[in-house]
Amino acid sequence: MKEPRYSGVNLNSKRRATLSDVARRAGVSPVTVSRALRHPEMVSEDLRQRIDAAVRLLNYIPNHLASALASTRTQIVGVIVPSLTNGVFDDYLGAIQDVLNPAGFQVLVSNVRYSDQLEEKAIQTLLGYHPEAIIIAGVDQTERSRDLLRHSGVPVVQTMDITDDPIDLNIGLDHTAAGAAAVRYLYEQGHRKIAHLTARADPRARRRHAGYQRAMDELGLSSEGLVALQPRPSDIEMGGTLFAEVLARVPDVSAVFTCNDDLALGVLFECQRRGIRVPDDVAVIGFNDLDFCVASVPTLSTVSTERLKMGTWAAETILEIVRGSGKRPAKTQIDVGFSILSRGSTAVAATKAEKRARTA
Amino acid sequence: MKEPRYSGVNLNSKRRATLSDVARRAGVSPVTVSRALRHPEMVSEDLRQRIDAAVRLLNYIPNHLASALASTRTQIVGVIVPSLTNGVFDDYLGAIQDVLNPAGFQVLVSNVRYSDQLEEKAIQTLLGYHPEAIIIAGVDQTERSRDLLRHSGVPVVQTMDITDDPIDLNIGLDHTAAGAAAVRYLYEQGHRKIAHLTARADPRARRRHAGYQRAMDELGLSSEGLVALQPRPSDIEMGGTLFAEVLARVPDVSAVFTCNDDLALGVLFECQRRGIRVPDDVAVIGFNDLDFCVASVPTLSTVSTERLKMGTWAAETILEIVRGSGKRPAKTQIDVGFSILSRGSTAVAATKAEKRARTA
DNA sequence: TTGAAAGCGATACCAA
DNA sequence: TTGGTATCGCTTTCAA
Repeated sequence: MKEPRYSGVNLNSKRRATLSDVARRAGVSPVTVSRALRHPEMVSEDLRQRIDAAVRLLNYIPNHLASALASTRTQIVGVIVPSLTNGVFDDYLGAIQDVLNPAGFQVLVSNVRYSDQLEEKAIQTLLGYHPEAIIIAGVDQTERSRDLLRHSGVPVVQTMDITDDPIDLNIGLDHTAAGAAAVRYLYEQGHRKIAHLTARADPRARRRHAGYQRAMDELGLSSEGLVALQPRPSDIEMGGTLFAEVLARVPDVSAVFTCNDDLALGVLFECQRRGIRVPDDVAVIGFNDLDFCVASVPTLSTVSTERLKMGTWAAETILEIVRGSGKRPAKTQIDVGFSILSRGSTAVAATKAEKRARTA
Repeated sequence: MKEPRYSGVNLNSKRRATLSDVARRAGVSPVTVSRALRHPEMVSEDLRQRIDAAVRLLNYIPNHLASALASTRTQIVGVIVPSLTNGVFDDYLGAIQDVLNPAGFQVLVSNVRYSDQLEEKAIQTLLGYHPEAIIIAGVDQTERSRDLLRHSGVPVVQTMDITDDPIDLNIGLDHTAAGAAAVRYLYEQGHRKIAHLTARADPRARRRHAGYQRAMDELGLSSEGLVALQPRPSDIEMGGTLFAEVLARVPDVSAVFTCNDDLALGVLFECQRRGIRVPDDVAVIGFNDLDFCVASVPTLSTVSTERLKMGTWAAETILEIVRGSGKRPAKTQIDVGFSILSRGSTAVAATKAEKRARTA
């Protein structure tokens, strides 16, 4: 009876071909094979062909671990994101890969699920692979995480948020300002009873909330009863739930700013259920500009952020550093800003806006 | 003028501490340090403390590449997915990580964006890291990809779909059957003019389409003008566009089965825009059971698949094999099936269903 | 253009 | 319980 078995690296039978196997097969030395693969132009036509043939015959695939160890160039960039479920990080990751992969770099993604503890562990694990750079979302790492990153000796780019005290490089936006801007936008449309819904309360959502509060204070508006907060991860359904809470307390609420688009869509659905008209009875504005914002009925106003740009800049800057033998770039911090996208869910006839402002 | 520089592995200054550095610092041999870290109980209390102190002092982080090379155990599992944008693969990836990470395995994710070519390249790259197993979504790899995977010598799990000719292990579901089941479900609700919308047309979507066609044929229904197909990647907006196409051709279409939930949600919005009532005028059923299906108005009926289970089984089976010294498990193929979730978008009063069936 | 020797940072195996 | 030695697969000098 023959037991089927695997012959992978961790097992003993039929091991994978190595550089030496190829060399033997082609009748040359291992160094020559290495050259033929990495700098074909340095090897004679004749040998190159024999080597190529041997490579194909033996299904040779270079052992990246060995080559990284020998060359002390891992060609790995570590990327840490707080979530994948969240539509926000897809574009961003895609942008990073689009820059890094063609340049021969492998991206090692670690999803830390909004947990500081997981983040610390992920950083440790990542550093074990000796990445040539690290891109990490957010600026709120624990002291230990910051220590690890600083000691790593490789460039670190913090993205998505902006800070006075970056670990190293930083590209992001001011979420407090963005939150405040959303409120002011609604104010200018004539709204006075402006609610804020927020869930998960990660650091950036908290800053948007702070921005909301600051703007309300500055505008002399009371936020009494208008804020609904939920520590659990946000989803579309929760938007409805949180809005219901606010409605119960402040039936004449006139606008809602949510910490993300999911909640905003949830509000839209909740309004539909209750026969509340958007934007006529209640205006809604979200955050992030996910795909569905332009598809929903009505279309969703939102605060748009430069996710692609943040990913691209982070990746390109890293390439520059790695290729430029480690010099820090001239620009080490960028504020990419944000913009308010005014769509159906906050559309207001001019006269109506005036009237609202008067009667408020 | 001092130029700031990085001291990462690829540069020469202040290199990261190695095992030997720690050994020197603690006054022991490198082997002892290795032991103290991997099997602390095999080292005397005294030395262990000195070593721990040195580790902390030097910020030592083991070089995973070196240890993998020496031990021929990389503790890496490669995972290939066709998309991340797609809500479908989040749960699945999460499930895989939840099993693998606690077991000390690192997951190397490769997003191949529904491209066979990228998939081939990704497999090559992945194999360069000598993963101990590979989990790949789908059963439609190119011949070259299949070759690479077979020759890799490591267990390969194909997920999400099911096939008579698996590369190795296989857990998935029959998408043709699922597509047919959706149609039959609508038929039983009394629908006769059943449309199908499909985009991207990846292999699994194509099978669902084939299932639709088969069921329509078997039920003696014509699909003339009822199918709208779009090769571009699907999104919510496109659901509306495709439905509009069908409406133009078959104004009295009574039900829509879409190849995924995004399109279904798009149909919902399009209906809202046109004042078409769902489910009264048109019934809608999607595929995948993404989060928003329970949040929308009306809630979306859909075909639910066992994404979590597929990820979990794949990961657990791999652990079993790797730990069980390479023996293939007893079960090498699982059909996880699917289920029809009947929600608001297909709700029908019994009498109405009968009437429909009669007048059709 | 090609090859020999040394070494990357760790572990396995065998002695002490 | 501790350490010496060979080795993992490849690249980097440096010589031929």
